[in-house]
Amino acid sequence: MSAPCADAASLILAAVRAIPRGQVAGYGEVARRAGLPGRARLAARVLAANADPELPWHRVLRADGRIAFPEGSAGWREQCRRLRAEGVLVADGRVRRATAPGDLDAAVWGPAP
DNA sequence: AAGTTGACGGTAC
DNA sequence: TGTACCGCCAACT
Repeated sequence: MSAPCADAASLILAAVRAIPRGQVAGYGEVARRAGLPGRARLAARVLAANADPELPWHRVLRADGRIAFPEGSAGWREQCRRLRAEGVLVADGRVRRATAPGDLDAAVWGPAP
């Protein structure tokens, strides 16, 4: 059956899969990469509907670098664990790239291409 | 058909 | 620096 929304979802999923290991991106960032600027919420909905264990959904965070799930929730805990397993530092629900002490403000989202 | 909700984002205070 | 409020888009009721 035709599902136009599934097309957008496919693009978003592709953008999420395009995130390299150890890296993170925001919902708006992923949506923009998928060709859907301003559809950050759509990206979140797609991830919520997705159920692919191979999908690096845990690399997708909020614009503030915080985990979208409520702290203490199962999803929050799972994402936190997965991020740490990839070398991503997670402190107090906040995701921080592995940076040397002193360079705190050094590119949270990595170098812009 | 209309109203509400949401794994969001950005600006204002 | 952290919190609060509003705005945007699509799906669900």
